[in-house]
Amino acid sequence: MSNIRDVAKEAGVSVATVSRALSDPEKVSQASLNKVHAAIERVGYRPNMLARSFRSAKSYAVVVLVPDITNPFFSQVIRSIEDRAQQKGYAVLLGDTRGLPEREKEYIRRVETRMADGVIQLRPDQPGNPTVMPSDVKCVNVCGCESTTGPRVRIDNRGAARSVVEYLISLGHKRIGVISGLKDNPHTIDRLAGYSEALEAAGLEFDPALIAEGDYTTWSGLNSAKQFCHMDNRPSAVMCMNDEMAIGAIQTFKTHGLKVPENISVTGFDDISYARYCDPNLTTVAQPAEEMGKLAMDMLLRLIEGQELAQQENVLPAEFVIRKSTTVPGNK
Amino acid sequence: MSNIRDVAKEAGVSVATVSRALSDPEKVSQASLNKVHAAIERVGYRPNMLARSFRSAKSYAVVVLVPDITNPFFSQVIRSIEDRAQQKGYAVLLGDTRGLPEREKEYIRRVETRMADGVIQLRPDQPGNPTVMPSDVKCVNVCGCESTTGPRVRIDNRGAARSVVEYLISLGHKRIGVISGLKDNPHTIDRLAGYSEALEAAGLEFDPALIAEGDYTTWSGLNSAKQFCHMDNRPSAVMCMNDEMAIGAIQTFKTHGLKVPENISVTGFDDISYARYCDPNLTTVAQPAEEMGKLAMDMLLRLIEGQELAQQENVLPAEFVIRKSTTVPGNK
DNA sequence: TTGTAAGCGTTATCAC
DNA sequence: GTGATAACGCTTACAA
Repeated sequence: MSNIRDVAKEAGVSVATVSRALSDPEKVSQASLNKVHAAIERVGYRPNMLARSFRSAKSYAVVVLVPDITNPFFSQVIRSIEDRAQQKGYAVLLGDTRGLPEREKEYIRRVETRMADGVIQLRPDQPGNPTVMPSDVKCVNVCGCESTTGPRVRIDNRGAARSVVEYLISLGHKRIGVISGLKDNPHTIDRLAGYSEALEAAGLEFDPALIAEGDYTTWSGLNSAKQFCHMDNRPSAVMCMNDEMAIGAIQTFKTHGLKVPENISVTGFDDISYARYCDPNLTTVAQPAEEMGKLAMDMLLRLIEGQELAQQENVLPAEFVIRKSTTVPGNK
Repeated sequence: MSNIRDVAKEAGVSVATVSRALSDPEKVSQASLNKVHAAIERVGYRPNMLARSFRSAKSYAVVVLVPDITNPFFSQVIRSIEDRAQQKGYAVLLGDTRGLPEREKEYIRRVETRMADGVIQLRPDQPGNPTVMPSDVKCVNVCGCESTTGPRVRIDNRGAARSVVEYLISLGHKRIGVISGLKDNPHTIDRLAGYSEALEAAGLEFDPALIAEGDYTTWSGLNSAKQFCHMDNRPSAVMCMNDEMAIGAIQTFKTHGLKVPENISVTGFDDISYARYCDPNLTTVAQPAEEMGKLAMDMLLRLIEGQELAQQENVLPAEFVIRKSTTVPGNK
């Protein structure tokens, strides 16, 4: 493999000139520039980025920490991060942690060992399982919650959940069930707060029996929904805290002979791509995944370049999308 | 930041010993080992991987090229690749090409410029849009086809499609439609070949009117299915070349008042997670995504380490999963 | 505008 | 087993 010295020799200039021609062409005469480029072509030179990164102590890579890349919402955000990173000349190191703190640590270590310049984390901080982020590691959180600290971009989960419930109430629903994530998950906490607020504003009572706990998987939605089917005083609508659980819940309701939405309305959260193709098409909250990923990457870049952040927190608007899985309360 | 010299000084040994203690502990006495580790602890040393990679001319990273990370099948394969890479001490650089040759090139360039040691490519080679892979770039293809060259792991697409059609024929179906991918896509070619083979073996005639072209998106499945709804002699079953198109097709059939599977059977391909939750649960071909990713990574590792491959091609078994979207032909 | 040369932090090659 | 030291390919003062 040819190196910068070979190019210099071939072009009849010094290595410094070649280096400058590549990274700071302004500082080089047109004549030298031409010679250098011709020489690069002739010897088939490819700059060694490892050497460049090493020398300049910047890896031009960022780690994306995600609990599960197969989650369709996460993968949308990641695609957007990757797109922005590519535009800016950065590489994305994929860090699928599977929710394991030790794997998270291994990836954070990659920035401590200079393989990456920073971290974008795609999850809310769990109380029992907090991320240990060394203070010198640049990090921005995306998809977090009200309790998330540090630079972050998120939506107003509480407000979005409140909108959902307000809409259901406006349709005439009085008993509104919830399929939540795990109780101590910050998303669950924020969205449940929004649910309670809407209820209270409408003068409706909060009934703990109406809260079924899931864990954001389709399977858990499918299971949790069962407890509503056999209830004496069944809710006429169920707000699910993500689309996967909503899809599972709908399946359960159907197998129990309940029609969605005629017998029971169902809403989701996230607006994953299947939301518009499932039966019935899902009423849900669309998170601006594209925008969130892009903004998070831009924030991290600013951090890496040592600039100040205009604001630590960016709360982006979520859109409530009404489709076919909700209607006025009907026959039980 | 402390470096290897600081550790050496602190431990009272040479830098060479520190280096050896870290990368080849066998060659160092227990006494030195202890001194070194204690010193590392005291000075808070983190080895500079950029320097290590630079010096040893190995980046310990691989690029994963994928047309679209949000495709649930691809993301499953990638998760498995990442898992294996992590186990082996390699990082995964995400290369979402969005099907753009120029982005593909940029990522391949990363291995030419030493930022990565090799490439795993997740797509079949397109005739009009072939990947230009320099001969010195180690690469293994996963999810390819019969026409794919170079080291590769794939399933027998033709055989799998034949199994699907044979099953439909065994149920009594005589007119079997297809929603295919783009005509020149190698997956389409292989799967269509399997379809034809099964028809021929059963003495059924191939009718071009029964082939609707899509492009592997849900939306295209939704659209292509329409042409079957209005047909005089409607097929009693439709084989879709992936799950997304099957889901789209089912939606179209339903809105046209056709019951699936009572009026029309539908099959998919891939077994994405949603296949078991859509209505009706989808009969489909399960690709061993996990195994494919792992094997591809292992092959690439062997290539990077300069070892011979036991075989250039690994064809893994696919499993035909019968669910609720297929039944015997019924009323039109 | 250009060239010379000193590193960057590590590993590898020698001696000892 | 260990230590001195020369690379690795590049960037960047500093000098010309």
